[in-house]
Amino acid sequence: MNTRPVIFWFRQDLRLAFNPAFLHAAAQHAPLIAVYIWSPEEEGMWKPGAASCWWLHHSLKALESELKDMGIQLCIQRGKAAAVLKRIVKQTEATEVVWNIRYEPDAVKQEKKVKDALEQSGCAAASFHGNLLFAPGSILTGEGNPYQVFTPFYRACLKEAIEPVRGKFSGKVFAFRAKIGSLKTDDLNLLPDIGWDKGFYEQWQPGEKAAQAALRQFVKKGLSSYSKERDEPSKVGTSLLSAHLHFGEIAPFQIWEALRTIKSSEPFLRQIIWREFAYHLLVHFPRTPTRALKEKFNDFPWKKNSRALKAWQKGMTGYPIIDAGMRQLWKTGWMHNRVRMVAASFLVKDLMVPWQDGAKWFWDTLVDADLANNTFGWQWCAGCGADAAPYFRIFNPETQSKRFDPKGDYIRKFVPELKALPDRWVHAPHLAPDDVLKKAGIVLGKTYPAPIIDHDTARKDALRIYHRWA
DNA sequence: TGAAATGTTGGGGCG
DNA sequence: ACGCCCCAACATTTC
Repeated sequence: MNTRPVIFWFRQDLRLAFNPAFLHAAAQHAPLIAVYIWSPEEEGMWKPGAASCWWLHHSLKALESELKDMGIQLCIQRGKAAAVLKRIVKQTEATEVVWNIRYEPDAVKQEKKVKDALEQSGCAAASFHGNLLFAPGSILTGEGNPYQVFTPFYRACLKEAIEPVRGKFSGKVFAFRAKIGSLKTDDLNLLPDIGWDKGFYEQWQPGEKAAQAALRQFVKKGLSSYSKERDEPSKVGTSLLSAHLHFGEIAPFQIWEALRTIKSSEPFLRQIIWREFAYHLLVHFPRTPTRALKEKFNDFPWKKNSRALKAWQKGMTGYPIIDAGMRQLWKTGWMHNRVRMVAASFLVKDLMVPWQDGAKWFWDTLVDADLANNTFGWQWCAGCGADAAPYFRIFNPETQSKRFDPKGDYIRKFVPELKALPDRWVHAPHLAPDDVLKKAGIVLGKTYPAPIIDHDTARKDALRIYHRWA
């Protein structure tokens, strides 16, 4: 066995199974050093938001304990990755640093600096595409361009072979024995000072083991009814894997392998390819987190409107389905996808607030905040991105609410002040007769807001403004 | 992964 | 019996 160590650098791949870089590192028959580097200053304007930090804290704890079972201590560091790794390489005489690639523009820059620093130190570097099924750049049109429409991208993916990854490393992993020093997870101060995260604990369990359990649960209970129930926010119809995927607690490859032979899994696997699509687009168009992919939209007359933005953020728009979504987000760090679309459409099209403002709020409040998916989703809703909904596609919050939450269960759960309203009026309290409101104990404008904007008028205004601009 | 406006069709009430 | 009107249901177009 080699005596000089290999360093495995954990990034957004906080798992041991189906982890190609980790397998590579473990297979070197050299002592292993496992490092996590907290380096928010290298994330540019996309430092992990408060909800992401909460998740990260618990995910690191889980990872720490899993590694401990293998006899390995997770070495937690803070500072710029290149400098930290260079220091550890020097201190331990490591021969190689290994990691899984990240695709966010700032992470790409960070990685470049790390590679340069390692080269200077005479240390080898190896990186892997552990968090995607297909390497960005490998799925291109006949002309060699990135796809900008999902369906052809999807078809191209299905034709492509997927690089297999083994599950767990089967041999023995040797820990590096000399002391190198480490921070404690708590030292990173990732948890909030005030207790807004109470609801998170009831809902989520970060970490690889919990991710595995979530996948099993979904295969057992959710998959067969997925296409029917995924749009009903009052049900657990979706996989709830988004945050696990974001932090790399589970690999898309494992999901693919677990599901691809199961009949009826196509609609869900298709969603996994949407994720691939979003990542590939981010790599090909790295300016899109702040700028519209369709350049023309960068001079669309959005309205900066902090009053409206604030009402939306607080879940006080007067449209129950939107308010329920926004409050679910605040309370649990997550929002059902159907409701994300309705809420986003309302912000961008009814209120005409720039999509970037919505994207930033989601970034701060979602436990699954993911630059590729978030950017893609918001540009899709705003109509300025790839395969985007045309601008004139404007969701009607009341119609969506009646269609997907017909009995108002979701609304009543997150907007309890509407609990006593009968089903008929729970989607639009402002239309309810006075005696119905009175009986339900609702005073519009006091116990629940009147709509901050009239949807019909807002829709017409938006279309007029759009046509004048286009 | 939209919704509203407009057009078409066909059954039934009615003079 | 027949034509007319109404309107619901569905289809198509438009935004």
